[in-house]
Amino acid sequence: MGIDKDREISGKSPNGSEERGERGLDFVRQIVVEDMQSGRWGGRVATRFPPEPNGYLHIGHAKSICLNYGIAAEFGGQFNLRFDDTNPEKEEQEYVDSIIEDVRWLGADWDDRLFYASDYFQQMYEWAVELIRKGKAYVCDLTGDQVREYRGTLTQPGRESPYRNRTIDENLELFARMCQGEFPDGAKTLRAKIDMAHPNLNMRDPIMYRILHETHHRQGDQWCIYPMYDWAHGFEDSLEGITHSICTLEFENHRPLYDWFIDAVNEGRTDDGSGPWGKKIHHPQQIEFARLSLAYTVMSKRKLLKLVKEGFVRGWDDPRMPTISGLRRRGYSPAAMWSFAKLIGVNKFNSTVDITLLEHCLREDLNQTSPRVMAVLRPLKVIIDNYPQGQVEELDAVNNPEDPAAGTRKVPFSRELYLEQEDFMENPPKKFFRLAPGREVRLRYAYFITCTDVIKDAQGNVVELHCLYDPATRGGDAPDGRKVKATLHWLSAPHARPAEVRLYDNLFTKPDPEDVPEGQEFTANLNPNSLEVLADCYVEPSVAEVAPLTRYQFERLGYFCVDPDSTADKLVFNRTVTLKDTWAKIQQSQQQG
RNA sequence: UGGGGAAUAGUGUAAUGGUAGCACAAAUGACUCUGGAUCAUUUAGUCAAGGUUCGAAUCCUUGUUCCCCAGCCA
Repeated sequence: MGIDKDREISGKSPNGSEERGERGLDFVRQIVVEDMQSGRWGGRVATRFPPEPNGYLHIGHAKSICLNYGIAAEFGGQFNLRFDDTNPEKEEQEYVDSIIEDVRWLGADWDDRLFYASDYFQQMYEWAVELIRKGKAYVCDLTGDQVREYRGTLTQPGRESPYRNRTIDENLELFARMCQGEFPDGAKTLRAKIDMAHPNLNMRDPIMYRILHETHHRQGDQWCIYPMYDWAHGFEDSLEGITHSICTLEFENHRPLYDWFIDAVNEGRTDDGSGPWGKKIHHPQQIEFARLSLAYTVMSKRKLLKLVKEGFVRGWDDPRMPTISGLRRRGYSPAAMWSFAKLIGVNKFNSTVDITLLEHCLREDLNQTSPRVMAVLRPLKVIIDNYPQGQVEELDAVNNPEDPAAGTRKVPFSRELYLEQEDFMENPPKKFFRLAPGREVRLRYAYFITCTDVIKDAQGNVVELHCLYDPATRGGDAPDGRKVKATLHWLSAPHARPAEVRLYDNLFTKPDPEDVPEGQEFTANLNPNSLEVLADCYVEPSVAEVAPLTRYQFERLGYFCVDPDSTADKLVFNRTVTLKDTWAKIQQSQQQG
C-alpha cells in the first residue's frame, strides 16, 4: 500500500530541522514533544480518529487522520479508529463501511483497535448514576422549547430548571425508569448541575442523556436513552487511554465541559482506588485545530449529503466530490494526500487552501509513479500517403522517463493515424508550434511528418489530414540533425482501442460557494460544466485490460485513472488532473490581448 | 452588546527577543523526443497605532478585523 513511503512523506519536521526537535513543528506536535520531555503521560502517545458514521469522509477528515495517525507513528504511539455512534437517528452501517475503507486506503493503521462509542454505553450509564449520587446531575422534565428558553442568551444568564432540586433518590429512580423505556421521546432528560449563569452556554446545565426510542445500527433496541456528545466523548477518550484528544476549533467552547465531566467522575476518587468511589479515571488533553477549507468546493457533511441526495452529483464517490472516495475514484493517491496534509500544516486559524496546492502534490506523486501511454481524446484522422499500405511497425516507447526500471513497450505504427484535433491549426497563430499545413513535426517515438493536405467537410471543419513521413527519422531522430519544434502524441487507427473519457472541472464556479445573492443557496454556484464526457476517444492497445483505479499519464494530456464503470468492452477513464500546460497559458493571454 | 479563539507575500506555512525564510501561484530564461519533468532568476508579506529594548512578527497597551457558541447534532 506504499505506507512506508507515506510515512516518510508525513514524518518529521517540516523544515527538515530534525536536529532541533520542536522547532518548525506544528503546535500540536510541540505539545506532544513537551509532554514526552516532561513525562506527563509516562512517555506514552495515544491518538484517535473519531468519526460519526453519518456520512462519507472528506479531505478535511483526511487532514485529521494524517495528523492523528502521523503523530502516533512519529512518536511510537498508538492510533485508534473509533466510531462516535451516539445518535442512532443519523447513523448507518453503510457509512461505517465506507469510513473503514477510506481510513485504510489512506494507510492509517489502527491494528486491532477499532472501537465503537456505543460499546461504552453501559459504563457511561454507571458514571451517570454516580454523578446523580454525587448531586451533580438531575432528571429534568422541561420540553425542548422550555430548555431553550431557560438557557438564556449570549448576553443574558439563564434560569434554573424547576426540576433542578429533586432529591438524589428521586433522580435515581427517574433515570432508571428513563432507561427502562417508561417515557416517550423528549419527555425527560438527564442534565448536569453546573451553572445556569455561566458565560459559556455549554456550561448551563448541559443535557447528558436524551430519550430516543430508535434502533441503533449496532446496539439494536438495547437502549432508549442515548448520551450527548459532551457527556460521551471525554469518556470514550478516557477509556481508550487517549493522551491527546485532537479535534476541530468549534469544540474549543466545549473543552471546559470535557474537563468538567471527567473531573466530576474523579471527584472523591483516589489514585490508588481507596475510598468509596474507587480509582481515578484517565483524563486526556483536548487540543483543537482549524478544519480545512478548500477553494471551489464545500466541505460540510450536510452540504455534501444534499449534493448526493438531490442528484447534483452521481454519489458520494463522484470524482468531483471532495470526499476521500471521490478523490480516490478521481485518481488521487494516498501519497499525494499525505504530502498535501504535510504541506498545509496544522494551525488554529481558519484558512482556505488553494486547489493548486493540492494539485501540485498530486502531480508531484503521479509524475514519479504513473506509466506513460498515448491516448487521443478528440481524434483527427491522418493518412501518411507515402507509408506502405498494410505495413505495421512496432516502435519502442519509454514507460516512465522518471523511472528507468519501468522499462519500455512496443507501440504499433501504420498508415492511418489519429492525432489530437487541437494539435493542428490551419492558420496557426504566433507561438503555435504544432502541426500546420506545410509544417514538419515529430510523432513521439515514431517519425517526422509533414502536413501536405487538409480535407474539410461541407461546413468547413477539418476532418482529415494528409501527410508525408521521412523514413530516415524512424524512432524520432533525424540523422541530418534537423530539429522540429513539436512532438505530438498519436495512435495507429486500426490498433487504437475506443474509450470514454470523463473530464472534470471545479464543482463550483466561485472560490467560496457560499458567496450567493440574498436568499439563494450554495447550489446556485454549481458549475454546469464540471463534467464533460468524451465518448469517442482512443487509447493505446497496451492498456487493454486494466483494473479499476489503475493510473496512467496520457502523454501531453494529463493523468488519468480507470473508472470502476469500465468494462472489457468499454474502457472508461477519469481525468485526474491535467499536465501543466504552457501553451494553454499562452493561448489565454493571446485571447486576452 | 456575554464568553471563547485567531491575525505573517495572491494562497498555505516557518522564524518562539537577534539577517522575515520555504512551498504553491505568477513572471522571465535555460534545457527538453511530453509546450511534461528539471534547473536558474524575479515580483511580493509581519492587521493598525503607541510603548519596552541596543534590537520586536515575537513582550506590553489600546484599537481594528475575522471565526466559534443560545440542537434533546457531533
